[in-house]
Amino acid sequence: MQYNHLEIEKKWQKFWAENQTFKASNESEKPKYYVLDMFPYPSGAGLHVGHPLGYIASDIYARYKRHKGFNVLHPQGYDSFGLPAEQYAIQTGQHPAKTTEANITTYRKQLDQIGFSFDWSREVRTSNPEYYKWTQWIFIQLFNSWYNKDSDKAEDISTLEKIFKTAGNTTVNAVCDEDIKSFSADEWKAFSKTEQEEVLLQYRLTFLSDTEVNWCPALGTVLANDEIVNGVSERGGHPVVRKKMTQWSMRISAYAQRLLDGLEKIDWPQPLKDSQTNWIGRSQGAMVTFKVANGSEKNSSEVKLSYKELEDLKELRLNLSKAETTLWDELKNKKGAAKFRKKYTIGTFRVDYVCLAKHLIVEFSGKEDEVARTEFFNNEGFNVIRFTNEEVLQNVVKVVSEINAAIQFPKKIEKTVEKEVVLKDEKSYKIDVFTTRPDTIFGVSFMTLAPEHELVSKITTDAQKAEVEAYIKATAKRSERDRMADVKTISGAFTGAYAIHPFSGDKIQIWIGDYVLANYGTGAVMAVPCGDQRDYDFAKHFNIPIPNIFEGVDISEAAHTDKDGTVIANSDFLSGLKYKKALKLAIFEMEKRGFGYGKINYRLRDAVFSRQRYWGEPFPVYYKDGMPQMIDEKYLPIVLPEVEKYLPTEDGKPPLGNATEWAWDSRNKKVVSNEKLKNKTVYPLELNTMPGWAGSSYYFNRYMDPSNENEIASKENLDYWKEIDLYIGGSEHATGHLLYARFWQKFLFDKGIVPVDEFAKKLINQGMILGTSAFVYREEGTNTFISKGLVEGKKVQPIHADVSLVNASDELDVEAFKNHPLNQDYKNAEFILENGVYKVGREVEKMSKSKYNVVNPDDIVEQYGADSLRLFEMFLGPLEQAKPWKTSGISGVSSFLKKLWKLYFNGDHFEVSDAEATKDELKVLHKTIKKVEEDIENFSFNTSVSTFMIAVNELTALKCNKRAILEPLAILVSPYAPHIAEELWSLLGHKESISTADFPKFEAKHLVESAKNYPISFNGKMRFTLELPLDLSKDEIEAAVMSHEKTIAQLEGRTPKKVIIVPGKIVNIVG
RNA sequence: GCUCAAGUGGCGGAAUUGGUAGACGCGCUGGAUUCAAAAUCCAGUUUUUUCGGAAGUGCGGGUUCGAUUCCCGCCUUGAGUACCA
Repeated sequence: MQYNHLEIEKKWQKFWAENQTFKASNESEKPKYYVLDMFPYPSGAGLHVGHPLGYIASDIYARYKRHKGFNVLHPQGYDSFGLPAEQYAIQTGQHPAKTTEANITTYRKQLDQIGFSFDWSREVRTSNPEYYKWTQWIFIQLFNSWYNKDSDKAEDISTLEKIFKTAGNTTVNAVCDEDIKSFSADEWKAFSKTEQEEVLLQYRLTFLSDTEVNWCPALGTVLANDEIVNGVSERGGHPVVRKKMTQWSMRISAYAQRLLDGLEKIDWPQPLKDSQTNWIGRSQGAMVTFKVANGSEKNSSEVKLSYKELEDLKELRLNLSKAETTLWDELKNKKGAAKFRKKYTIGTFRVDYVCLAKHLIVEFSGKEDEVARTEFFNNEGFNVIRFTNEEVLQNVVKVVSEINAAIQFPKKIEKTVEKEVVLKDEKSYKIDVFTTRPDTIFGVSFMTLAPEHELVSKITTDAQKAEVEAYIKATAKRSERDRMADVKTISGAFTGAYAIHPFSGDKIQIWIGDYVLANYGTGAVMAVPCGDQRDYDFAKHFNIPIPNIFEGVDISEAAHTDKDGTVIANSDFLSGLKYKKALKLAIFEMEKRGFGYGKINYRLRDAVFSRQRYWGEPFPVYYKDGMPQMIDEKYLPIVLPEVEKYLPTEDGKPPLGNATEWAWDSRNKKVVSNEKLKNKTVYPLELNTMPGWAGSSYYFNRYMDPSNENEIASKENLDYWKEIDLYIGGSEHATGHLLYARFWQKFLFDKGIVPVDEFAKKLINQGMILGTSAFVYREEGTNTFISKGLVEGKKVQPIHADVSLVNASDELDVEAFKNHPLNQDYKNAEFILENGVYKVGREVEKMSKSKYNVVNPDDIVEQYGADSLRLFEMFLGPLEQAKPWKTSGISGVSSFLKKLWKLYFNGDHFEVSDAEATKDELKVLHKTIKKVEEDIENFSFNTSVSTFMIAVNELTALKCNKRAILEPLAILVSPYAPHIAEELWSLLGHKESISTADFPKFEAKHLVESAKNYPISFNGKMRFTLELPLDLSKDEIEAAVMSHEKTIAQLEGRTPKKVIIVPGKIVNIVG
């Protein structure tokens, strides 16, 4: 019987579908394993051979795990909302749901042909209302949550309202908008409902705000930063402009630190982790406030501590008493801004602990001058609480909770006269800057503000007004693109105003320059020209002094940007200190003197969540008095309405503005016609839709219980499947999908909805499969094509030829080329051959239609079979690497399958022997089991295909047809080539599918050898081999080797200096 | 610029607790089978050579009895990111 892949593959695909062979059970005695591919978007173009690579790898792993006794969850579905379907709808008027459905059908057919073991009963589609009901539900949960930095997690908004009611917002330690106004509990209660909602919106994890967005007029939508490439839209390459719009945003910044920390406990590729780390962009430094000079400065009368005194303090901090240590251990573990310092100096007093941010001093009682201390501290604006040693040692938790209470509900301190003076001073302008190098603060010789900075217009002097305004006008004109392309030109303008250096009191110039970005940090920098190259260039260009604050460093040519080993000089109390010490001491002093504090900054920006698109999830939101209201989750899903046209409305509203049934009847709880908006209880619904990443940020949880109508997934199922054990997909999702999904998972974890805060334990990025393009060479200005070997010295123009017209030996089918519909111009062309054939040139390029190098898997499956395709995709090279596809290579794996098949046949009929296997046969089998098992565990699929080939070659040479060998061999091969394995398995007499057959057990005893073919090296170079028994001692080996004639010949009479013998491995003779 | 990854035959690639470099496959060469072709099978295929050997894993050093593997410096290619204070 001939191996007929077409028949066999169809038969087993049907069998699997009819018997639901790969349906996963939510209850099982077996350990669970969850393998998932990244959510595919069903595009209309169909698959090319690059697409299934990751699916094949994950399928092999899933099948392997089933053989290993795991209950495997391996689902598949579609991320079916998205731009291409909508663009197509705009062009053709076809409903995107319809084209999406058609695309999915094609996609599914292609997948089924390759023999994947997906559990299709769990399929989800993001565009199904039953699915996006839960997307909307999560949105509501985010809206109803705020981030409490003290507990370091998301909490229900009601806990925040409670605090507002009792204490106002001054003690709240939350992640929120920047320009928050403070209010007391009484003020809160006096707010109108709308005012209260406005305030809460500034704290919610998803919120409405006027954001400067990347507006793409051509697409009629807003793009996220990662959807823009080189200043134009990633999709379509349209220009993008900045524009202010009211948008929904997600407060992902609240999770910046946890997203960073979480990377340490997941097994993801380092480059992927690096790019997330990069994207989050944590930088540690200090916020420093510079006052703008107003002419009436006087020197500060701060008490400065000498370096010696500071060292003494440090000593004290290291030698704490037992009670002191106990309390400190509790205090320092407190998270968030309520950061305590120990043994700190306030005025002339030394206090035990102080929280500068909350103006709270904690002391042990029993100090002699308690009354005087309290009075002084209160005058300085500090509250004081005291505990005895015993209180701390007996119940430190109680003490800490009292401290917490004191932080949250501070006693009002009577303001002293001195404070009034300070308040008066505050009327002058201040510039906040963030710096990662507070140690270089004495090197500041000017400040630079972004041209857009709000203070610019206020501080610019009349004399400089014209110049500054001209500069601002010029920068505004420059497009983002220009500014990006041109980083070399130095430009700026002097405002005429001066700032006061907070330490030295010196006046320093304030400039504006477009190298400072308005939307990063505070939009202002303290320029340290000697330590920062951009500041240096700016100073040089405008002749601003460049003070040197580094010991023994030459800065005449360039700034000194190294930190390590640098010693600070000319810097008052920082002089003589190394980078790290200076940095700490600088922050310490700033905090003490009250014009700065240590701070961690993140580059990660809140994510815009609105899209002006039709084909996406509608928001469960309506507007009452201009304030957004969530629709109760009972009434979800809010189904996407029908529209006439998928374009924005004529007055510039998003496409949902075209819907006629798009208003919320708050009394009857349903979507009604817009005509009813006149009614008092009917409100307009949100017109934006959600972005592409909404539906894909939690789908992996939904697969655990995909048809549950009451919950995202039942608690039992979530607890059973927990997280993805193996996630495979492309690296292009590094900072999009994979960051947002981690954010949502952490949020759902905080709310107790999911049991783990990282959704994928291990992740692999599969490499891209590239195309091998073929080129023909046309002599310039003629219609003559010259074969590759003859082009040298001639002026030729390379032209892409369709790869299907070229054979494995790079020979072009000239007639087919001439008759190809795309080559009408070359119908009568002349071809100059070499040795009777036309040879093409080859080059590796991205697989793309325009390069005529796309290979369709359907054709491969038709000609060679799915098993060959699966084997060959794996055989190409390591999964993670990019590698070129060359169809000719597939004949190797194809003939392997034929050889495998032949082992089970004697001529035309199936025949296996029940005789006992020989030693050699067992050795081949167990060698193979060992290697294949290791390879799969290490995701080294390419090498296991080689191993199969070696095994089949060896068993063929041994003429092996023993059941004892061939039965386990079928199981070994089955994850890779499941169709042929199932067929052989059933021929071997089995009635059940091979998919859950136990993986063969490796037994080391079959690999034990009695002799070793030793490599004999001279000075490390192998010269010949010598077969010796393995039980020889070192001395016996040496004797045998040294007396060998080839050794004597090699040595040419010299006496070896040394003989290295590693028994069972190698012999090396030195000399 | 910065960060990361990778450089091994004509091609895809294999080999790392440091121990026989080039497994396996493609392609190529020769042979068998065939009227012929396809398919199949057998042998060879890093370079060089005076046929004894010798050299060789991007380049230059180092550690070691021994380095594709470890360390230092450089070159090239690819990916990500970019006026981030």
